Amino acid sequence: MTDLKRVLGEAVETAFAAIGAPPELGRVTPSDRPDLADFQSNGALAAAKRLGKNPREIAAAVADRLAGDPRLAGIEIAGPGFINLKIADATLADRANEIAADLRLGAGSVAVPRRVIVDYGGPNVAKPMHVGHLRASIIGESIKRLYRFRGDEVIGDAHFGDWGYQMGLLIGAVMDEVPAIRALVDDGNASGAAPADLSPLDAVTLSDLDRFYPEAAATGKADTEYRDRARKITMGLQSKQPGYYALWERFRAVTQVALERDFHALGIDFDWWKGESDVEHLIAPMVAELDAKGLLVDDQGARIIRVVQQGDKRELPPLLVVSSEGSAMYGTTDLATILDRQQAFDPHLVIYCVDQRQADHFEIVFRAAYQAGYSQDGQLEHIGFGTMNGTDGKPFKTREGGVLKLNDLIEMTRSKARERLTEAGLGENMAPAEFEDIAGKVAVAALKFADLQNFRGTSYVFDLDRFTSFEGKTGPYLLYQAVRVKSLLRRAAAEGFGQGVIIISEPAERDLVLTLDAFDSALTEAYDKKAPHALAEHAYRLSQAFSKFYAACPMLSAEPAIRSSRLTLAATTLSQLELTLDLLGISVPERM
RNA sequence: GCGCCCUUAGCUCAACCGGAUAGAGCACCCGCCUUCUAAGCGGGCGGUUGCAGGUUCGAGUCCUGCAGGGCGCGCCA
Repeated sequence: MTDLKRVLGEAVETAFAAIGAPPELGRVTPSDRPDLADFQSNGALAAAKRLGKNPREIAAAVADRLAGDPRLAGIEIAGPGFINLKIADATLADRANEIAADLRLGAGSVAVPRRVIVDYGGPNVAKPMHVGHLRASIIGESIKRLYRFRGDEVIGDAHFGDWGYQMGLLIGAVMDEVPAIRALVDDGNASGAAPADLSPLDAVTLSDLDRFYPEAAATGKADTEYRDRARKITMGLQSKQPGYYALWERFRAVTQVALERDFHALGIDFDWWKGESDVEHLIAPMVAELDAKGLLVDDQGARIIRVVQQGDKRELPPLLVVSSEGSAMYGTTDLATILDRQQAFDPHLVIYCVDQRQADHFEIVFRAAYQAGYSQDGQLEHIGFGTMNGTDGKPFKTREGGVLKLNDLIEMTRSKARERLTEAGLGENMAPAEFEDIAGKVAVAALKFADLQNFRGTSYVFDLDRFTSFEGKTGPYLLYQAVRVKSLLRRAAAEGFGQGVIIISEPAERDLVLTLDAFDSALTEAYDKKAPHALAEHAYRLSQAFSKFYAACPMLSAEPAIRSSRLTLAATTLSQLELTLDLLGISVPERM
């Protein structure tokens, strides 16, 4: 099961080798000039440079070798030495039938499956998720699905932030606010046993915590004494003092509900719901081991690992392993997490799908992990992404200037989706439950496709009106195309029309099959670059190619052989489109 | 100050180890619904790829410098 690009590539590479040119230069790509050819190879130009020959002569020699290949309907040399290849209709039809019969719709698999962990989402305990978590969740989920589909053994891990200084800050703030909780925590810590009556903790809600945190963080910045207390509490929590621990467990519980709601709404799920606290037990032995290996250095009251390397353009800060208060820092838990994952899963690759701004942090942690022998060079990879900005070009904020909660963003988008559906006169004859289901799918498609159509590294502008539009390059457009095919196939089935062998006659059919054939290239590119936008682009191109086909090639009214061929093409397109969208984390309703 | 990223059509973004005429969507203009969902299709308009050099037969892509923007730079995560 090989796509045409590779099949032709092998043929051209063989021809290159036969004339004494480096075979790898025979690489074939889709044509930049679809009016002239289906595929092209530019290798003659590069080979000319290396061999000191005329590129057109090399191209001509290669063309001679290729002549007579029944898969090719045309071999032409153009410009300075481009080799233009036109595929034979019969070969194209064979490939189409192959894809149609393939459960993987023409997709290949990795040669050697790897064990891969995708670390994404990154919710924090005691804080609602906000727009900043949207990209991590969307991109990470897509990469997880893509890697799994290509054959790797993949684990998605949410990696909670639940064990650092912010917990100390919050515990302190809640104790200040609620005397009954202060008493409970103090008693627990003093007695050394878990508090018997936990009912005062019921008063703690996520919105309280959300309100306290910014205040506490601000106070901590300005007030040294307040900060020191929070650090001591953090230390106390990390040594599991029963009072602090009981309150912290309540934080986790109230957060869980909101997290599950938001992730569920976005169609995101994890194999592991591990947090920083899950590696807490590894930290003390890990620190001892790092010490024994001679990696730890005392510095300004803290214990650090230096990670500078020869050839660095600047001095990276060290990894702070133990703070001057004796507590673990986030780099410490990240390192312990690497160790934990090593022991639990022995991954070949760990992909950290986290904001680009943390690039330095991960570089430092990775270097420390390599030094400590917890991982091997190249097995840890940070996949950074840009921010989601407002129409003013600055990171997205609410009208009041605050951070928008993820749940509110999802609700806004759903509400817009309902509006659009109603405007279009949809949902009038629909049960409310189905209407809601469709609105939810349209909203998720709008959000995810808007995000994933851009390369992850760049920031993008959030524009709800544009994203939810049913026209143009949007998620809802893609759903519309898929639903249109479903409707068509239902109608065909009702008429008793079957599917049959694909035959190609119209240009729109050619283009559609060439697009179907390009699926594996898109997958490979997205996989290699960890860049789902290649898949988003394929989904869009496929939809467009189908739409042209749909407009140019009537199906139900065609003569039987053509009709059954076109119905197969339509069904295959739908399957590949739904699969591609699924890899982006987008699901398609039955109708809309 | 040091380092990383970005700058492509009016707007939002693509461009496959350097290759032909830099592509899409939106917006704007013109066509196409008695026939499968027109949320669609076809056509048109629109570019000195931030600026200046360099390497190359060939540069949006590689190198150098400059301008503008974003981000990061040990006891938050």
